[in-house]
Amino acid sequence: MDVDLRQLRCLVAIVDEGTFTDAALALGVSQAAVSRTLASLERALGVRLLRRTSRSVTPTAAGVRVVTHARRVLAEADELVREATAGQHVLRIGYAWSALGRHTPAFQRRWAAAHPGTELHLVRVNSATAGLAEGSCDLAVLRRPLEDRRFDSAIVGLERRLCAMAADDPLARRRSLRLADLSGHTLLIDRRTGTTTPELWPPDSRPATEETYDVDDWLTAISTGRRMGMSAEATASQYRRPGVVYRPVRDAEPVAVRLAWWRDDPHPAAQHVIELLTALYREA
Amino acid sequence: MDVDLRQLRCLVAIVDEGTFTDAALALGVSQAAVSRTLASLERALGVRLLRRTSRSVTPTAAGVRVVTHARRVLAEADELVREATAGQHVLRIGYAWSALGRHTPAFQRRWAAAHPGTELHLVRVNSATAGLAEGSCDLAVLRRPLEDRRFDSAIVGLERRLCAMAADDPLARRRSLRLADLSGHTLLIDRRTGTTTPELWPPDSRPATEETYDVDDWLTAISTGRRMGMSAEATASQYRRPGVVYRPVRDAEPVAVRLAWWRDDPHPAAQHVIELLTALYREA
DNA sequence: TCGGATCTATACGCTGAAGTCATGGATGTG
DNA sequence: CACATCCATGACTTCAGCGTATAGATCCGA
Repeated sequence: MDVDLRQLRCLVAIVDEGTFTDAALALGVSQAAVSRTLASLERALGVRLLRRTSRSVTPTAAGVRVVTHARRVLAEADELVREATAGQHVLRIGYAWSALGRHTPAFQRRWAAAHPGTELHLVRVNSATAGLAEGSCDLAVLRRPLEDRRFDSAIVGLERRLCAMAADDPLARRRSLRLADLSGHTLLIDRRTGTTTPELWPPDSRPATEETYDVDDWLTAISTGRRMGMSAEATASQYRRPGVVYRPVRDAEPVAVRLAWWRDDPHPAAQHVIELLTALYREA
Repeated sequence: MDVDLRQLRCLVAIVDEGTFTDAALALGVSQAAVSRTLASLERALGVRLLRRTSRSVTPTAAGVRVVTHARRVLAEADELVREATAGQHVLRIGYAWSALGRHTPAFQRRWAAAHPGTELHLVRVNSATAGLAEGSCDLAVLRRPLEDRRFDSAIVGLERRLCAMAADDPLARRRSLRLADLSGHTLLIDRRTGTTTPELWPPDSRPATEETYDVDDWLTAISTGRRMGMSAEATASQYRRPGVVYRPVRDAEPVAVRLAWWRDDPHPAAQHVIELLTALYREA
């Protein structure tokens, strides 16, 4: 004997309409059905909810409380339905550290022009799949290959690697650096989501590394001059901060920017996004 | 094709258990039933919620949102049931201006001793029936007869009428007053819930009256000396305020304190409350 | 005061939703 | 490659829930 939304809808309709008969009309069922449904709700709860006279119906004290609560439950349920069906027209693209860098505004503009019916959400999720595995996005922008066979990905562009350092660091005076320039320093990296690993350096000249899990941490440590950072171009344009400068590392291989999706059921818009992004990265 | 709690419970169970089979076990139904129920939910919402492989089940982006929301709906529904069944053990007694005055503590003490399983709530509701008609209480303490035939009431005690005035009013120096002493003043009264009406005075010596709807208003106007008030004893003990003094009015007929309830379905505890209150009022 | 109007509760028969059982297809695994 | 595991589906069954009809209660106006 379990409570059910049908019963709650019935109760609310009776209280709103004032009589079982009118509630039946509003619900599009017979008066007998309303009577039975409410009786079953009262039986399930073990409480009399309505005081019936042949003239009108008024809720008991318990009824008032239940009706109030029932309205909340029904509103929540309706919103669930609305959200689920409306969510059809939202495309969520996840990213871990940085999204599309300087291409972000152009991408959003072009998407809106091409798909006026589908809202675009860029969501930041700090996980290896940028929320793809967690279900918080439909597509993900990643900057390293995905070994997980459940996902597939396509390279949409290449980005230079930049070194992030304090503005008053001696290296900041140079226009660009080489990998070797960082050998003696300590690099702050994010193993889960980041693009930088010690393997970029030849085995004998690897810089020391330290682990971080958060962009803000990373920036703070760099701006105080305690640590160096290395990242893709997009990070530089998305996380500008006073006291932190970015310099290209000439001899570091570029970062491949990937769009990823679930191998089975790829999002219908995936192909469009790939094309759009590839075009953008090719342009500039 | 409407969403219903059964479907939501099914969805949540699948996500929690990880497979349809385990969810079926947890729900106590067959695996086939789970499969069908979830299919019907997906059909109702028009969205694929779960990604099925032969190994495991993971929610889609839409699925994650719906599951999150579904948990909220289910929690609300569970609380509704809990609240409705637990509410059995609460007795709500409403009052408009003042409850039981100096008898309140003794009443609560004795009630708790006699009915340890039933909590007693005294709730203030500013309406003619002190919340009885609105369903916010099971019983009501009233201080005037109820003409509404839907309710019944019993007199549980009598209280003196007191006049409320500013502490520095000349009348405050007297131990007690007479009705005639108020003739020249303006009385602040609450027609909806109050006990005082001009009819207490002979037609030729009625004081001027002015309407109020709130005890705080009333007290403030009185404490500044702008108005006089008249009320039952309980008000004096419940609303003491610096600058306001209460003096008995010797020749005013006492106020009957009533306990009221719905004529049909009187609260099971009504008789006990009447007896308890009658005893208390007789004692002192 | 009595008949009609109005409202809720209940009996009865029927339909379809939801469950079980059995089985097929897909997919990893030893 | 046989096997284990998991989801989907067809066939069948059951009972919850609906509509119709009607009884019972109460109010209202003549």
